[in-house]
Amino acid sequence: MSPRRSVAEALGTRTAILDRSVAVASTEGLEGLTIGRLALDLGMSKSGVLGHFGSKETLQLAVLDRAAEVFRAEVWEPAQPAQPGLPRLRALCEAWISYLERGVFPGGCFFVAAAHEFDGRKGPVRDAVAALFDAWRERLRKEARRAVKVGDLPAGTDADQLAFELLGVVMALNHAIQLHHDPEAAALARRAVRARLI
Amino acid sequence: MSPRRSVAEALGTRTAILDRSVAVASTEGLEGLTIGRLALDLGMSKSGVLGHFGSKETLQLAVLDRAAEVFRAEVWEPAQPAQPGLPRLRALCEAWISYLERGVFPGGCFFVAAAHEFDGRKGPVRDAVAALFDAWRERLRKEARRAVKVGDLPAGTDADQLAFELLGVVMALNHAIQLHHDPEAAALARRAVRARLI
DNA sequence: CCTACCGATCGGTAGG
DNA sequence: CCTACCGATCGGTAGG
Repeated sequence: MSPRRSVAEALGTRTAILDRSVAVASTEGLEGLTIGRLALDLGMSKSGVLGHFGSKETLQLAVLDRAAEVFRAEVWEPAQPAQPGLPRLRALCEAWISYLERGVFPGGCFFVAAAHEFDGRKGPVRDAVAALFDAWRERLRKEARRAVKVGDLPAGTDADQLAFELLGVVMALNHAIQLHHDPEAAALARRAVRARLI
Repeated sequence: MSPRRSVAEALGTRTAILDRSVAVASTEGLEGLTIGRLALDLGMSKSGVLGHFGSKETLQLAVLDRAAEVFRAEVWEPAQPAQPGLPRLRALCEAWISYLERGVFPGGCFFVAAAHEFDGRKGPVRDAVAALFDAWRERLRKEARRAVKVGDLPAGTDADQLAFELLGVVMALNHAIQLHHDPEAAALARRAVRARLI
């Protein structure tokens, strides 16, 4: 009945597992993340790791959640102080570009990688990835609509179209950084964003 | 010394292995492609499959090569008849969008997936993927420069910038189709391309 | 949280 | 092209 470790210790272990998992999954992918390797890295047994999550799939969902928190803190929150509409849209894009430029996740954008890994499958992990992208795209659209409403963007600007194109810019940037280690790509991305946001 | 199968038969088997490999790797990834599954699918033994390539890595390189041939036939060749410059650039983008729309590879763009799978690694597969993207981007740039030269695009248009943005558009399209099964995304992509190409 | 296992599957080899 | 293996590793479980 009584736990071998205190609640605080167990929480600390859980956090340590998740932090390591995010780092590994960022470079190896959510499927490339293995319990055995995690256990070795953390100096634990496999069952010790698995005990915190129950199954690999539950671990993957927890990792996705943790990574989404990081993204929120790195991209959404820095843009919150900016005025709603165009200023915030600009701040969002700049934070997004900076997040990729600084390599917040060592393997590049966690979610783009996860999307490619799971888009051909079914199940809760795929659904969670899709829900994240849906939420982010909707957020971009909302901010774009607001920018049109307050007159920062020309009336008749298509918010769907704008969100689609901005997503394309950050995807191209992620690709250029990760595959080509291209240091000039961030400048191209900034110019592309500027051209779209007045 | 004498082969168990004729040269023609061996070539046919090799082709069958590669065709199946391209289909599997398109959905499961180049790393998710396994010799055992391939052998099962083809009614062969594992060593029978491996005998044609020697190692999994060599198979992966051959699969990449085969997929690049398909891409060439689906995207570059249809655009060749178009006039150099803007018309050909437009034809290229349309062929690229159509290739994604028709789902030529069942798992979406083979190369974007491979790029994400291998961008954190070293070795010949990563290098081959990077070389493919380099070549395609250079080809887009070249066509863009030509379009500027013949006056189809405004003087001072940055070919690097244009190639970067067009790549972003097709990446966003690939993502929308594969993860969201979004049937409207192709229209967004076409509008984005049109806005960039006069 | 551990040890000690399970069956399945991985890439690859020996030998024919 | 086959059978028959190899050592390693996979996710997961039993039992404590």
